Amino acid sequence: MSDSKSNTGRPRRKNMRAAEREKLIVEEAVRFFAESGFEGQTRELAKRMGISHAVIYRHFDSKDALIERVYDHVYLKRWNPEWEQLILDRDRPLQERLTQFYVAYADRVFDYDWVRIFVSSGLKSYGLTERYLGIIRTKIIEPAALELRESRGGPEALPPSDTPPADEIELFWGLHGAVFYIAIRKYVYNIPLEINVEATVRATVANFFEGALHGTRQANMQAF
Amino acid sequence: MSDSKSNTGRPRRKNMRAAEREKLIVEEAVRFFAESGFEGQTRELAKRMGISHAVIYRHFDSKDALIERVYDHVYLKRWNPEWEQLILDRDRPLQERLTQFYVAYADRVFDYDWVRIFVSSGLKSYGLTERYLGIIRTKIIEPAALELRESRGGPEALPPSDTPPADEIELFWGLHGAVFYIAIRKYVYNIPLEINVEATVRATVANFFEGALHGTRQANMQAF
DNA sequence: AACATAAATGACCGATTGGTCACTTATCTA
DNA sequence: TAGATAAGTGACCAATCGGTCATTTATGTT
Repeated sequence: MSDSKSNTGRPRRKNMRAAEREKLIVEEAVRFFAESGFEGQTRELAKRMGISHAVIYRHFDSKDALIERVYDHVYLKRWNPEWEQLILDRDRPLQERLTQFYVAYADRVFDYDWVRIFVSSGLKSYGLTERYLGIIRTKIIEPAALELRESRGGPEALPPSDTPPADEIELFWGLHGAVFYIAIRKYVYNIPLEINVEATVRATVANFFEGALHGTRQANMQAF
Repeated sequence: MSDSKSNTGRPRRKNMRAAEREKLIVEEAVRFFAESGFEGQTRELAKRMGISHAVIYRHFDSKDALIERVYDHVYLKRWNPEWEQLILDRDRPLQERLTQFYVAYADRVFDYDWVRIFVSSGLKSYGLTERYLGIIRTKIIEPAALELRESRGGPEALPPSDTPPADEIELFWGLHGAVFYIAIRKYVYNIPLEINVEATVRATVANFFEGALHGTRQANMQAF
């Protein structure tokens, strides 16, 4: 019933509605370009779907148009706007907020397709990664830097400004890099990670706030 | 005299010795593949050098063979074996050793060609990045984790073993990621970094040891 | 059942690709 | 200076690539 082949055993062609076919193509293209890079041929993509590659050009004007759709599907749909509020929630310590954000972020974004397509498009410099990292900067990094400044308080607190100094911003880019590098090792460099990603993210954030000199095992335990 | 063109103004062809031509090809190929990715055409590479692309195939069996040589030239020659001793030098605090290492490492490795070719080859998974990161792990990360254990000492020090527990290893991968992510932002994502790389590396290592809660500005100042 | 319409096909096009080869040209040597 | 040898060239090849199109086939409608 849910089998796409008829009972003759020979795979019978089945015409799909345009919307459904497009969706299938985009989804397969995501995985395909993640594996092969954007040089991957439309013919091979089509073969994986059991269709002629001309079908792709019926539904998409060009290969670039398909890649554009792949971007949409991979990037934009994974950003959770609630994260922007989370960082600013002063009812909870900043460390707790960042821990929750990075755990959720890793859960959403750390997968084969997303990471590889993101890095690939960075190398091709379509300008898309810049735009995406702009979101990270303005919605997470800069607010977090301001929040740290606020939470520290004390005599050294400077008058609040809209953009924190570059070195404090860099501090949080360092945290971001420490976390994201987990995904890079796994999906770009193909290093087999036997670790628990969530636990590692928690430990990374904890260490960011407390420092290695204070001991890691305790930090791991009391994280969050 | 050092001009490669004759005085007629027309660029006169000049036959080079095989060794010299090979060297020129590899050096140009490094920059070329860093820009275009490994899909870049040999014809365009040749055009940049003002020669026919058949020359490349006189000196290299195939494009893959050339890429292999590019790997050698980019990776292996930049690793400084003295770094392996540096990490183990117990006459100085671990933080100081790691600061010196990462400053030197960034100085050697953070450039356009190296970073882009490293990431590109990671995506293609020729197995080369795995090998290189194996060096990082066994020569830097694991020794550093053991050294931290040693330097902490105290009642919680466990009996020394050859391989530290996974979570302590991950801690130092986090530091490595925080540092290397600077290069990724700059050369893969094309983010214009107006910051001073060395100062940022120092601050990153300092924060790794001391933690953000203890204040960053002081950490910056007293780093090293 | 018959028609209209949309979906899918396979052959085809022109440009590009890695790679080869017969030939030309520069350089070294006697 | 003449011949030998190595370096470089441009035309060529076969496979691959993105993209098109006339034709065939499936599906919804009457």
